[in-house]
Amino acid sequence: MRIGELAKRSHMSRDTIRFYERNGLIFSMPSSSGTNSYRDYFDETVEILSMIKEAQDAGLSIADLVLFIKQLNTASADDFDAEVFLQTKINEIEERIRRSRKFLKTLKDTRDAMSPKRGRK
Amino acid sequence: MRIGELAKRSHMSRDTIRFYERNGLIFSMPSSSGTNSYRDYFDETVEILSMIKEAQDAGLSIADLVLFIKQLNTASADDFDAEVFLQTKINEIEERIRRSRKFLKTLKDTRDAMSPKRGRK
DNA sequence: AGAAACAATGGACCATTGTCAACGCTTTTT
DNA sequence: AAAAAGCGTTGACAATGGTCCATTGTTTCT
Repeated sequence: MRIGELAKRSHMSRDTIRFYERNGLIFSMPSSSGTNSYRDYFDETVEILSMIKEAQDAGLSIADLVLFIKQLNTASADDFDAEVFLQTKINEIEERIRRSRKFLKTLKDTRDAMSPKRGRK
Repeated sequence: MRIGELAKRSHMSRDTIRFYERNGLIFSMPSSSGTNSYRDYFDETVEILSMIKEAQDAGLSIADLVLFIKQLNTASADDFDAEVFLQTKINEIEERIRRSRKFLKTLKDTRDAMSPKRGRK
């Protein structure tokens, strides 16, 4: 598929997609027709983009994702480093979720301390 | 307390603290002695800074926090808007946590698919 | 065929979230 | 009293994650 459709399916702008590609997060092929300079994207890229969104929400940077992808593709080589890297990121995300929850509680308490006032009125 | 101590207690740099203050996230008073231009920070600010960290990890921007703080201080005025705002942010954070969890699972699956290989060797 | 929509490229630009350096004071230490 | 450490202010700089624009070429619609 071409970039426009990928943009539609992934709900991202063309520019964002190109930005990700420039940074090595996704890949594409030259279009089969060969007469133009258009690129062809794989269907799976839609899911990859959605995973990127998840990862970003989880607090990972693009640099993190580049590393992650590199390690997925590097196969064996040094499983160990990959595993350490993964574990580090897992810990970071778990910590972030803990903090998010704590703040969420603050927010909910504030809201709940507020709504009775309106109810009473 | 002065900024240096606050920095130490909150594990943030003086510059960051000043940045937050410039942006209206925290407040201070002129030092009591009055002969200098030093500022005096409240003890509670340590906890506020820690809350800011949580909030950021939960995905809130400084602009969000400024609004939040403004609404805490605006008292009654328009409880309603404040409540809507709070609820919006609560929803956003819950969504972010969901996504984080989903990505966390991806990461864990990847890790688990990896470690048996090392074990076997 | 001609217009409209789409694509690639390059480079400028933007907001956010800080960080750093320099300068001139004040306070604390020695 | 002199040096060292701390402070405030200003303004430049930086990394991150995009966004926008102009230009040129391609494809698709009418």
